[in-house]
Amino acid sequence: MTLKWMHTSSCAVTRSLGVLGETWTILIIREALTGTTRFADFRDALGLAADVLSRRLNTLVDYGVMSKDAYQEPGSRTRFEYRLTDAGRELEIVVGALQQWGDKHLPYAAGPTIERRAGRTGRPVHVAFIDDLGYEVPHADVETIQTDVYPAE
Amino acid sequence: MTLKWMHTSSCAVTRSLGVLGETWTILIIREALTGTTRFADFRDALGLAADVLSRRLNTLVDYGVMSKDAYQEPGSRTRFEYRLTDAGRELEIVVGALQQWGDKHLPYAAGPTIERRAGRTGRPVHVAFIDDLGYEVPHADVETIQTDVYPAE
DNA sequence: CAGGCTGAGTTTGAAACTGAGACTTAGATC
DNA sequence: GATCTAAGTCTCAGTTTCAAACTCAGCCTG
Repeated sequence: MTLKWMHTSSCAVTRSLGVLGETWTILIIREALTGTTRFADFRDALGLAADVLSRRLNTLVDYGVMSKDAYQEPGSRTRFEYRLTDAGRELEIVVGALQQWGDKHLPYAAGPTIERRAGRTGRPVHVAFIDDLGYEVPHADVETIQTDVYPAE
Repeated sequence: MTLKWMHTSSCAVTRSLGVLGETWTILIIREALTGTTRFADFRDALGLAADVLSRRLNTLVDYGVMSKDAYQEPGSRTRFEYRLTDAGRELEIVVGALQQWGDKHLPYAAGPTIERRAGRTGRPVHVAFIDDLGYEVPHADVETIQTDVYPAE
């Protein structure tokens, strides 16, 4: 899966997963959010096969999540850097939600290895549901309403 | 991938994806959040192969995201229902974040097919970063700080 | 300028996973 | 006893991943 039909689904979750749902993709984005831009750095940090990394980066570029630009360091030939676009940077909330859930429900490591703070105030931030007035809504009080049937094909 | 090493990673995102990162899993959870509990209903709604659904549901039960309980309707034999645990229900924020991102960056369908509201006030809710005082922090102001190196294996 | 180094891939072949349909199982119903 | 249904399991062909080897282009060294 993770193919054609997902990109044209009427369900936004399905469309997102059509772009992000392949193995490694979200880890690549997590890595990019910490500043990684080069092919070899992604490969070394994640330990995935180069062919898979190549395909994933190209898919992300195709869907506007990352950009691929040539750059040249003095004394080196032209290379490429992969950077998150604005759309890609907005995935931080998805990565943050996954991290928060893992920290709470899959406890294992000594502690969190990624932290998030507001740049201006330096205060720690977390991911939450808020209503249109800006008040946090406890997840137990959030109701999901399906407004249309999702077609199987 | 999506195997052993992910479950023991020091990165919470990786551990989460070890449970949720296989194909179909998040769609199964989206479906469960709308109230689906039966094997055949998941299969019909998602259109996935029965063997994959069986494996995914069992994985989710194994990791405490869903429970599998016998129930009996009058005039029928015992069957099983799969329900989200508290941990599973907290994935609503992950699904919500994916939906929001898809709605914004992968526009396609006539409109959203899932909506979320606060049960008590009925107000529409969305997913956001908030700081420890409860104020929303715009995603552009959120900084990611990696506090430990993620080991490749 | 021959040879080596490095980043960024591509190629290759074995292993693992997925999809679709056939088959199984256990009660309920005819 | 034969049939129906939900919930799976089995089988096998096709796809995807993994790991290692290989390619390619420019830079650097002797």
